[in-house]
Amino acid sequence: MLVTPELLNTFPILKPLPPTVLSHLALQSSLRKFARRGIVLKSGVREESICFLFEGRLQGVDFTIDGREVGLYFVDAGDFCGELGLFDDGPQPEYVIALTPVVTIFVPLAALREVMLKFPEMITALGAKLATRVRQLTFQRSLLGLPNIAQRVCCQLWLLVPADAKLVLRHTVINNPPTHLEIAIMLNVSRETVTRVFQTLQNRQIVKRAGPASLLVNDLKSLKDFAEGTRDL
Amino acid sequence: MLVTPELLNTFPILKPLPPTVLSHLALQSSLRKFARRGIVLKSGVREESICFLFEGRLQGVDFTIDGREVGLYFVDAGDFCGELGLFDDGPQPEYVIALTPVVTIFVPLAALREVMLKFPEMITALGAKLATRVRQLTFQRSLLGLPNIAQRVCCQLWLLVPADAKLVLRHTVINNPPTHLEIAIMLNVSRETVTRVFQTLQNRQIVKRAGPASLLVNDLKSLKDFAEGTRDL
DNA sequence: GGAGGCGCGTGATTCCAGTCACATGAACTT
DNA sequence: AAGTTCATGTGACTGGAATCACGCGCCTCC
Repeated sequence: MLVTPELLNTFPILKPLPPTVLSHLALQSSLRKFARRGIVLKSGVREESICFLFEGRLQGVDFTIDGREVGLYFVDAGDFCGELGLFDDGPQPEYVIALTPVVTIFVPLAALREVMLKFPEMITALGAKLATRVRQLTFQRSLLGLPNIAQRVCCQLWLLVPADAKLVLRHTVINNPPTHLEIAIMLNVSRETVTRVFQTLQNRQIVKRAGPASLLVNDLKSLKDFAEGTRDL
Repeated sequence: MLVTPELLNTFPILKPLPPTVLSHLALQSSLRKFARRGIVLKSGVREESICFLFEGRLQGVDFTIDGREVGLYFVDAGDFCGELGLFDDGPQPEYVIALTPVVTIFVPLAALREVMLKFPEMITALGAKLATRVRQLTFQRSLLGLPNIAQRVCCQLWLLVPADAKLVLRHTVINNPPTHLEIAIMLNVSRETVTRVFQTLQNRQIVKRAGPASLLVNDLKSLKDFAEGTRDL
């Protein structure tokens, strides 16, 4: 499907590029849609494209030796994934799966590598992105150290809260929230455990379901306290 | 203390650099020794140097919100750490601690950034290093998904086995093995649990202590089987 | 050479999250 | 409209790791 330069221009990382370069990239890119549960990037193979997420939510997942699913990170609209191949020639280390129906743009690695050579600011930006990924993985790992499991779930929920709402601490809404199972694999807990924590949060009016595609957070302050361990669930 | 260009040249990542550049870097670098438990890099602050490890073993550690220690990765001699600051202007996300007495070389970030600008192959190499870090963190995360805890410990032990020994599968030795506690925080288990797994491995003659600074692995094949879940401890 | 700290070893106890089993309802497919 | 799948909700049970408590031996440092 057709990819316009304007579409590429909506992604922060590509914005600094001049229109001619964007057009050039757009010509080589393809727009791909995936249904929920669709496999966007495959683990173990050498992916030859970076995946920009235009709409929806993705999850990076890995599997243990004995086949259990492990959640690594979420990807929100405007972000991208699969950039590891730009930096070395190893295979994609994890699967990337669509949590919702998604609209993505696949840009060939080779094309982006060319652009990197001509625009050093792109190298900087992509390097920074990789650094962010390391920080994110590190933080997610530290969550698993929490002995209090309700706290773990609240931390993960807190991460899903939009940045602007975190400042104001008023009620907000999380769109396309991951399912309990998808949260569970991020935190190394069972699906039932996540359900029970949500049950408690709902009973206390801290969160509230608003249809399948959105979750109301009524009491952000309490959620934050639980996440930080200031108060116990 | 004095750092010679020859010393820097022993590190694979710096080897491609011409002697004049190495000399220039050496002048700005400093050799620092740390005792066991010494804090090599501090979390939360902007470190202004990369740390090359000449001798000993380091561990990257983070802390949970409630203060529990979490192990992230090990660093062996010849490798380096603290390179995140080359790619963005954020602070060091984790502590790096000396597991043994160590000899390190601190090279200022600014100096390395200059070198990066002049030698694109350094950018490539450092990017590849960051990519490797991501893969490593991902793999370590997948270990935590293993429901069988003995298997987790065996996997971690397997990671510590020198690469050459993994091919031959004969007995080998792990130098400066981490303590049980240091392994425990890598795997999200208690120190006692690690001790009990080691106890079993020793009873079955699979591993054997050889002084405080080395661990014999008699039966690499069995260790591998346990790590892969082919056989149960 | 005594003292303290630390790494390791080990049993007893506890308790909490995983697992299992099943129910319910919504969103699809056919 | 029936059937299927999936997300969620919930109770009962249990297993296994955390925790606690303590002992032992080996350092290092006064």
